[in-house]
Amino acid sequence: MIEQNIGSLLEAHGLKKTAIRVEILGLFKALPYALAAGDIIARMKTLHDRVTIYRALNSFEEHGILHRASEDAKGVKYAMRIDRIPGSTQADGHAHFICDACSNTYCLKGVGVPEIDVSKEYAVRRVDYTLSGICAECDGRR
Amino acid sequence: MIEQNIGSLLEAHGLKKTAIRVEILGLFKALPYALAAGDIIARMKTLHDRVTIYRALNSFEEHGILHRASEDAKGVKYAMRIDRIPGSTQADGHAHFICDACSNTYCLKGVGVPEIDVSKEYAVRRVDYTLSGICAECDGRR
DNA sequence: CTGTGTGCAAAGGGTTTGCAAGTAC
DNA sequence: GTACTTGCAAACCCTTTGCACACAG
Repeated sequence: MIEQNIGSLLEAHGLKKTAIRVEILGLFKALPYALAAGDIIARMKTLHDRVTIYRALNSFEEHGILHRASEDAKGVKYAMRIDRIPGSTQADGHAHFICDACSNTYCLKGVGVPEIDVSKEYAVRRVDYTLSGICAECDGRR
Repeated sequence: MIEQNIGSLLEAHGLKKTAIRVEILGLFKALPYALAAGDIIARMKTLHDRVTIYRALNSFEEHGILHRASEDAKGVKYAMRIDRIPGSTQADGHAHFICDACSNTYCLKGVGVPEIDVSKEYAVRRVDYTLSGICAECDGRR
Protein backbone atom coordinates (compact mmCIF):
# COMPACT_ATOMS: atom_id res chain seq x y z
CA MET A 1 0.00 0.00 0.00
CA ILE A 2 2.56 2.48 1.14
CA GLU A 3 5.04 0.92 -1.18
CA GLN A 4 2.72 1.29 -4.11
CA ASN A 5 2.33 4.99 -3.44
CA ILE A 6 6.03 5.42 -3.12
CA GLY A 7 6.63 3.55 -6.31
CA SER A 8 4.35 5.78 -8.32
CA LEU A 9 5.74 8.85 -6.60
CA LEU A 10 9.23 7.94 -7.72
CA GLU A 11 8.04 7.10 -11.17
CA ALA A 12 6.20 10.38 -11.48
CA HIS A 13 9.45 12.19 -10.81
CA GLY A 14 11.51 10.05 -13.15
CA LEU A 15 13.47 8.57 -10.27
CA LYS A 16 14.49 4.97 -10.30
CA LYS A 17 12.86 2.78 -7.70
CA THR A 18 15.78 1.58 -5.62
CA ALA A 19 15.63 -0.14 -2.24
CA ILE A 20 17.20 2.71 -0.37
CA ARG A 21 14.79 5.30 -1.75
CA VAL A 22 11.75 3.20 -1.01
CA GLU A 23 12.92 2.65 2.54
CA ILE A 24 13.67 6.32 3.15
CA LEU A 25 10.32 7.50 1.88
CA GLY A 26 8.63 4.74 3.86
CA LEU A 27 10.14 6.18 7.02
CA PHE A 28 8.92 9.67 6.22
CA LYS A 29 5.44 8.39 5.53
CA ALA A 30 5.32 6.43 8.76
CA LEU A 31 6.72 9.01 11.15
CA PRO A 32 5.10 12.27 12.24
CA TYR A 33 8.25 14.33 12.44
CA ALA A 34 11.22 15.42 10.42
CA LEU A 35 14.32 13.29 10.11
CA ALA A 36 18.01 14.08 9.80
CA ALA A 37 20.38 11.93 7.80
CA GLY A 38 21.60 10.33 11.01
CA ASP A 39 18.05 9.52 12.14
CA ILE A 40 17.42 7.79 8.86
CA ILE A 41 20.58 5.73 9.09
CA ALA A 42 19.65 4.65 12.60
CA ARG A 43 16.25 3.43 11.48
CA MET A 44 17.23 1.68 8.28
CA LYS A 45 16.92 -2.06 8.47
CA THR A 46 19.47 -2.73 5.80
CA LEU A 47 22.88 -1.20 6.27
CA HIS A 48 23.79 1.85 4.24
CA ASP A 49 26.32 4.59 4.67
CA ARG A 50 25.49 8.20 5.48
CA VAL A 51 26.87 9.40 2.20
CA THR A 52 24.37 7.61 0.07
CA ILE A 53 21.55 8.89 2.24
CA TYR A 54 22.67 12.43 1.55
CA ARG A 55 22.52 11.91 -2.17
CA ALA A 56 19.10 10.36 -1.97
CA LEU A 57 17.86 13.22 0.21
CA ASN A 58 19.27 15.86 -2.10
CA SER A 59 17.61 14.15 -5.00
CA PHE A 60 14.27 14.15 -3.18
CA GLU A 61 14.68 17.79 -2.29
CA GLU A 62 15.40 18.76 -5.88
CA HIS A 63 12.26 16.99 -6.99
CA GLY A 64 10.19 18.65 -4.30
CA ILE A 65 9.36 15.41 -2.52
CA LEU A 66 11.07 16.47 0.70
CA HIS A 67 11.87 19.88 2.12
CA ARG A 68 14.22 21.11 4.80
CA ALA A 69 12.06 21.34 7.91
CA SER A 70 14.77 22.62 10.23
CA GLU A 71 18.49 23.08 10.22
CA ASP A 72 20.86 23.95 12.97
CA ALA A 73 24.57 23.57 13.53
CA LYS A 74 23.98 19.88 14.19
CA GLY A 75 22.44 19.13 10.85
CA VAL A 76 19.52 19.40 8.48
CA LYS A 77 16.18 17.70 9.04
CA TYR A 78 13.94 16.80 6.16
CA ALA A 79 10.20 16.28 6.06
CA MET A 80 7.68 15.08 3.50
CA ARG A 81 6.34 17.91 1.46
CA ILE A 82 2.59 17.54 1.55
CA ASP A 83 1.54 21.15 1.32
CA ARG A 84 2.41 22.05 -2.20
CA ILE A 85 -0.59 23.32 -4.02
CA PRO A 86 0.00 23.32 -7.77
CA GLY A 87 -0.70 26.72 -9.26
CA SER A 88 -0.71 28.46 -5.93
CA THR A 89 0.90 31.86 -5.93
CA GLN A 90 1.16 31.95 -2.18
CA ALA A 91 4.46 32.01 -0.43
CA ASP A 92 5.62 28.53 0.34
CA GLY A 93 5.10 28.57 4.07
CA HIS A 94 5.83 26.02 6.76
CA ALA A 95 5.20 25.92 10.47
CA HIS A 96 7.30 23.63 12.62
CA PHE A 97 7.82 22.91 16.26
CA ILE A 98 11.19 21.77 17.58
CA CYS A 99 11.28 20.16 21.01
CA ASP A 100 14.23 21.30 23.11
CA ALA A 101 14.17 18.01 25.02
CA CYS A 102 13.90 15.30 22.38
CA SER A 103 14.96 17.42 19.38
CA ASN A 104 12.08 16.14 17.32
CA THR A 105 10.85 18.47 14.63
CA TYR A 106 7.07 18.32 14.28
CA CYS A 107 5.24 19.69 11.27
CA LEU A 108 2.30 21.82 12.36
CA LYS A 109 -0.03 20.74 9.61
CA GLY A 110 -3.25 22.41 10.58
CA VAL A 111 -1.57 25.69 11.37
CA GLY A 112 -1.46 28.45 8.84
CA VAL A 113 1.72 30.44 8.63
CA PRO A 114 1.00 34.03 9.56
CA GLU A 115 2.08 36.58 7.02
CA ILE A 116 3.54 40.00 7.43
CA ASP A 117 4.06 42.56 4.74
CA VAL A 118 7.62 43.61 4.00
CA SER A 119 7.13 43.84 0.25
CA LYS A 120 8.58 47.33 0.11
CA GLU A 121 12.03 46.12 0.99
CA TYR A 122 12.06 42.42 0.26
CA ALA A 123 10.71 40.04 -2.35
CA VAL A 124 9.61 37.19 -0.14
CA ARG A 125 9.72 33.72 -1.62
CA ARG A 126 9.52 31.52 1.42
CA VAL A 127 8.22 31.89 4.93
CA ASP A 128 9.46 29.75 7.73
CA TYR A 129 7.74 29.82 11.08
CA THR A 130 9.44 27.76 13.74
CA LEU A 131 8.36 27.38 17.32
CA SER A 132 10.43 25.69 19.95
CA GLY A 133 9.89 24.52 23.51
CA ILE A 134 8.71 21.25 25.00
CA CYS A 135 6.42 18.84 23.20
CA ALA A 136 3.51 17.12 24.93
CA GLU A 137 5.29 13.80 25.10
CA CYS A 138 8.35 15.19 26.86
CA ASP A 139 6.24 17.45 29.04
CA GLY A 140 4.17 14.56 30.35
CA ARG A 141 7.26 12.54 31.06
CA ARG A 142 8.55 14.89 33.70
CA MET B 1 31.91 57.23 20.32
CA ILE B 2 31.05 53.74 19.28
CA GLU B 3 34.07 52.50 21.11
CA GLN B 4 32.92 54.18 24.29
CA ASN B 5 29.59 52.42 24.12
CA ILE B 6 31.25 49.12 23.49
CA GLY B 7 33.62 49.64 26.36
CA SER B 8 30.85 50.24 28.83
CA LEU B 9 28.84 47.39 27.38
CA LEU B 10 31.71 45.00 28.00
CA GLU B 11 32.29 46.43 31.44
CA ALA B 12 28.62 46.07 32.34
CA HIS B 13 28.87 42.38 31.59
CA GLY B 14 32.13 41.88 33.43
CA LEU B 15 33.96 41.12 30.19
CA LYS B 16 37.48 42.33 29.67
CA LYS B 17 37.93 44.93 26.99
CA THR B 18 40.21 43.26 24.47
CA ALA B 19 41.00 44.40 20.97
CA ILE B 20 39.27 41.50 19.31
CA ARG B 21 36.03 42.00 21.23
CA VAL B 22 35.91 45.70 20.54
CA GLU B 23 36.45 45.09 16.85
CA ILE B 24 33.78 42.40 16.63
CA LEU B 25 31.16 44.47 18.37
CA GLY B 26 32.15 47.45 16.25
CA LEU B 27 31.33 45.42 13.15
CA PHE B 28 27.92 44.45 14.50
CA LYS B 29 27.12 48.04 15.37
CA ALA B 30 28.17 49.29 11.98
CA LEU B 31 26.45 46.71 9.79
CA PRO B 32 22.71 46.22 9.30
CA TYR B 33 22.77 42.46 9.05
CA ALA B 34 23.84 39.37 10.87
CA LEU B 35 27.35 37.98 10.59
CA ALA B 36 28.83 34.49 10.63
CA ALA B 37 32.22 33.77 12.09
CA GLY B 38 33.67 33.68 8.60
CA ASP B 39 32.18 37.07 7.73
CA ILE B 40 33.77 38.54 10.80
CA ILE B 41 37.17 37.11 10.02
CA ALA B 42 36.96 38.50 6.50
CA ARG B 43 36.23 41.99 7.79
CA MET B 44 38.71 42.14 10.63
CA LYS B 45 41.56 44.53 9.99
CA THR B 46 43.99 42.82 12.29
CA LEU B 47 44.55 39.15 11.67
CA HIS B 48 42.96 36.67 14.02
CA ASP B 49 42.07 33.03 13.71
CA ARG B 50 38.56 31.70 13.41
CA VAL B 51 38.84 29.81 16.62
CA THR B 52 39.20 32.84 18.80
CA ILE B 53 36.26 34.47 17.08
CA TYR B 54 34.10 31.53 18.07
CA ARG B 55 35.03 31.88 21.69
CA ALA B 56 34.33 35.58 21.65
CA LEU B 57 30.98 35.00 19.98
CA ASN B 58 29.97 32.32 22.45
CA SER B 59 30.87 34.62 25.26
CA PHE B 60 28.73 37.38 23.78
CA GLU B 61 25.86 34.98 23.32
CA GLU B 62 26.04 33.80 26.92
CA HIS B 63 25.90 37.37 28.12
CA GLY B 64 22.96 38.19 25.87
CA ILE B 65 24.87 40.72 23.79
CA LEU B 66 24.44 38.75 20.58
CA HIS B 67 21.87 36.19 19.53
CA ARG B 68 21.74 33.59 16.80
CA ALA B 69 19.88 35.25 13.98
CA SER B 70 19.97 32.34 11.57
CA GLU B 71 21.66 29.02 11.21
CA ASP B 72 21.87 26.71 8.29
CA ALA B 73 24.10 23.85 7.32
CA LYS B 74 26.78 26.38 6.43
CA GLY B 75 26.97 27.97 9.82
CA VAL B 76 25.49 30.23 12.45
CA LYS B 77 24.96 33.95 12.00
CA TYR B 78 24.90 36.27 14.97
CA ALA B 79 23.26 39.65 15.38
CA MET B 80 23.24 42.36 18.01
CA ARG B 81 20.50 41.81 20.47
CA ILE B 82 18.74 45.12 20.77
CA ASP B 83 15.22 43.92 21.30
CA ARG B 84 15.36 42.61 24.81
CA ILE B 85 12.85 44.39 26.91
CA PRO B 86 13.52 43.84 30.61
CA GLY B 87 10.41 42.60 32.37
CA SER B 88 8.67 41.63 29.18
CA THR B 89 6.65 38.44 29.44
CA GLN B 90 6.37 38.02 25.71
CA ALA B 91 7.89 35.11 23.92
CA ASP B 92 11.36 35.91 22.76
CA GLY B 93 10.55 36.37 19.10
CA HIS B 94 12.64 37.43 16.17
CA ALA B 95 11.83 38.14 12.58
CA HIS B 96 14.59 37.84 10.01
CA PHE B 97 14.96 38.00 6.28
CA ILE B 98 17.59 35.94 4.49
CA CYS B 99 18.48 36.91 0.94
CA ASP B 100 18.91 33.95 -1.39
CA ALA B 101 21.30 35.92 -3.56
CA CYS B 102 23.74 37.58 -1.15
CA SER B 103 22.99 35.38 1.88
CA ASN B 104 22.72 38.40 4.13
CA THR B 105 20.51 37.98 7.14
CA TYR B 106 18.55 41.14 7.91
CA CYS B 107 16.82 41.74 11.22
CA LEU B 108 13.27 42.97 10.68
CA LYS B 109 13.24 45.40 13.53
CA GLY B 110 9.92 47.10 13.14
CA VAL B 111 8.11 43.84 12.50
CA GLY B 112 6.30 42.03 15.26
CA VAL B 113 6.44 38.28 15.23
CA PRO B 114 2.98 36.91 14.68
CA GLU B 115 1.78 34.39 17.19
CA ILE B 116 -0.28 31.28 16.79
CA ASP B 117 -1.79 29.14 19.50
CA VAL B 118 -0.60 25.57 19.80
CA SER B 119 -0.64 25.53 23.58
CA LYS B 120 -2.68 22.32 23.68
CA GLU B 121 0.14 20.27 22.28
CA TYR B 122 3.28 22.27 22.81
CA ALA B 123 4.79 24.51 25.46
CA VAL B 124 6.26 27.22 23.29
CA ARG B 125 9.34 28.98 24.55
CA ARG B 126 10.69 30.66 21.47
CA VAL B 127 9.29 31.81 18.19
CA ASP B 128 11.38 32.22 15.11
CA TYR B 129 9.97 33.83 12.02
CA THR B 130 12.24 33.77 9.01
CA LEU B 131 11.45 35.06 5.56
CA SER B 132 13.64 34.45 2.57
CA GLY B 133 13.79 35.70 -0.98
CA ILE B 134 15.60 38.59 -2.62
CA CYS B 135 16.55 41.75 -0.78
CA ALA B 136 16.09 45.21 -2.31
CA GLU B 137 19.78 45.62 -2.99
CA CYS B 138 20.12 42.39 -4.93
CA ASP B 139 16.78 42.94 -6.65
CA GLY B 140 17.82 46.34 -7.97
CA ARG B 141 21.09 44.98 -9.22
CA ARG B 142 19.52 42.67 -11.76
C1' DC C 1 49.50 39.27 40.73
C1' DT C 2 45.44 36.55 39.26
C1' DG C 3 42.11 35.13 36.45
C1' DT C 4 40.37 35.87 32.04
C1' DG C 5 41.32 35.78 27.05
C1' DT C 6 44.02 34.58 23.10
C1' DG C 7 46.88 31.74 19.76
C1' DC C 8 47.84 27.50 18.02
C1' DA C 9 47.05 22.76 16.94
C1' DA C 10 44.28 19.05 16.71
C1' DA C 11 40.02 16.72 16.75
C1' DG C 12 35.02 16.16 16.03
C1' DG C 13 30.68 16.03 13.40
C1' DG C 14 27.87 16.95 9.32
C1' DT C 15 28.02 17.30 4.42
C1' DT C 16 29.97 17.12 -0.33
C1' DT C 17 32.52 15.11 -4.09
C1' DG C 18 35.29 11.77 -7.30
C1' DC C 19 35.53 7.50 -9.12
C1' DA C 20 34.53 2.77 -10.00
C1' DA C 21 31.21 -0.88 -9.58
C1' DG C 22 26.31 -2.00 -9.58
C1' DT C 23 21.54 -1.96 -11.06
C1' DA C 24 16.83 -0.24 -12.80
C1' DC C 25 14.68 0.28 -16.98
C1' DG D 1 23.19 -1.70 -23.03
C1' DT D 2 22.97 2.84 -21.00
C1' DA D 3 22.15 6.17 -17.81
C1' DC D 4 21.19 6.69 -13.28
C1' DT D 5 22.56 5.06 -8.31
C1' DT D 6 25.21 3.29 -4.94
C1' DG D 7 29.44 2.26 -2.11
C1' DC D 8 33.61 3.67 -0.50
C1' DA D 9 37.18 6.86 0.61
C1' DA D 10 38.74 11.14 1.04
C1' DA D 11 38.18 15.89 1.45
C1' DC D 12 35.72 20.18 3.14
C1' DC D 13 33.77 23.29 6.24
C1' DC D 14 32.15 24.91 10.60
C1' DT D 15 32.77 24.38 15.35
C1' DT D 16 34.70 22.73 19.78
C1' DT D 17 38.37 21.65 22.92
C1' DG D 18 43.16 21.35 25.38
C1' DC D 19 47.05 23.64 26.72
C1' DA D 20 50.47 27.15 27.21
C1' DC D 21 51.29 31.92 26.88
C1' DA D 22 49.67 36.84 27.16
C1' DC D 23 47.30 40.51 29.00
C1' DA D 24 43.46 43.39 31.39
C1' DG D 25 42.13 44.86 35.76
